[in-house]
Amino acid sequence: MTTTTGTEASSAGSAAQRERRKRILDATIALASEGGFDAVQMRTVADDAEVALGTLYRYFPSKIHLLVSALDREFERAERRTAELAVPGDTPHERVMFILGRTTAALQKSPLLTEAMVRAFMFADASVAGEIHQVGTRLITMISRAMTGSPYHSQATEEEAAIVRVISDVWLAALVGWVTGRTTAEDVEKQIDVAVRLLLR
Amino acid sequence: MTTTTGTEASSAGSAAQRERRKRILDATIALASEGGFDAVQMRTVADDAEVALGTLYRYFPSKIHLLVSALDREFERAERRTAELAVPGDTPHERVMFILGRTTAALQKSPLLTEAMVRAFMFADASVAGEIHQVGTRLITMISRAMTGSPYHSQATEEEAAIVRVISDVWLAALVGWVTGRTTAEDVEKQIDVAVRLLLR
DNA sequence: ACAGAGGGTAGAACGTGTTTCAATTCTACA
DNA sequence: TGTAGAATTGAAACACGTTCTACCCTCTGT
Repeated sequence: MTTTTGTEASSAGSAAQRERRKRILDATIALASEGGFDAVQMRTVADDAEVALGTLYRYFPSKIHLLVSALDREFERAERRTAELAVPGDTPHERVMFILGRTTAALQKSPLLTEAMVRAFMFADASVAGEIHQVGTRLITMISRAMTGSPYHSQATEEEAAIVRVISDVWLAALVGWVTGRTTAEDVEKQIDVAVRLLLR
Repeated sequence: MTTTTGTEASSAGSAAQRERRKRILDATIALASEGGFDAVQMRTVADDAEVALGTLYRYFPSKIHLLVSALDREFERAERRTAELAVPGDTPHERVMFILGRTTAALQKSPLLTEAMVRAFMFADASVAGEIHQVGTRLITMISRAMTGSPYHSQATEEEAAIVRVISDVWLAALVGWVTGRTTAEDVEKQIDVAVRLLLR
């Protein structure tokens, strides 16, 4: 098993390899943005990224790995953009809603991309555990930061951690509902707001 | 579009058709129980149910429809078995945990069947909205009954309904984690317990 | 210089979900 | 009873994720 994996995936390997990896993820995101999950076809991704199909599979062992990795990269970028900023809002409720609201709005601007990534995330099986955990951790970190209001990793209590997990569950469920057309965009916001209000009181 | 669909799916059509539908779902559940999502292959289901592949697709337009319909039938049966019984427990928390705990335990007895159904449920796209909604409604009803403690549909308040939805989100998320090997069986129980405690206080 | 190894490429091949179609059987109704 | 239309069948074909094969570069250690 020589495949790059996990945390240091994007920094491992030669410059050419990092470049290939980037091209693959770029192509993935472009295709997903235009046509959603179904439009991300492995042959097309390989062509667009100018790598052979076999190479694509060497970097990402399945379509699901590929899309979840793309999701992780997007999250990582969003994280980096806002890591050192303090979250505005006077109460935990306000701050959490600010963060989730902004993230949700961003996702709703590219519905097809979101559909592709969310469906991959939900369909992932045990073999994608590493990537899934990575994304889950980022999500938890993001919400925790918003709750405490500090950009630094202040140690959360057991109870706070539990609350954060519940919020992330609700957020994902709402997102799935929206992606599959069962729920409107405003409903997502409202569902989260209700959950956060119930939990942070 | 003559396909049987939605609520009255199992009662519509001739006796022979109901019989075919039943055979198909039986075969689906048998295969899923033995080998999970991947073992439910459309050709095999058709063979086992003794219908042609085309007929299978007339009844269920995709593998996902098929599995979600199977999930719905299982839920419906569970519902019927317990519809008129009062839920034991002195507090909403106890009652909700009783119901979810028992259901979770039942699902954990057939891990592969559960894996197949849960993954189909989470992967479903907009075309499965009807079946998904059906299952979601059953789930909500079940939890509501447990919360109020009455077998009858006492009108829930806005707030109660919101709580129920959050609980069902958490339950599904925990189930997904378990199905994909990210979480142990006890964790599922614990996660739900924490969420219910946070919400019902 | 050279052999070997590892990654890359092109393309065929395989498995399974889905579609299609001609032929047959069933069902409802005049 | 006869017949039109719907449902079912069997089998082939298609699409796309995934795997496999044969070959080519480019390094690296001797």
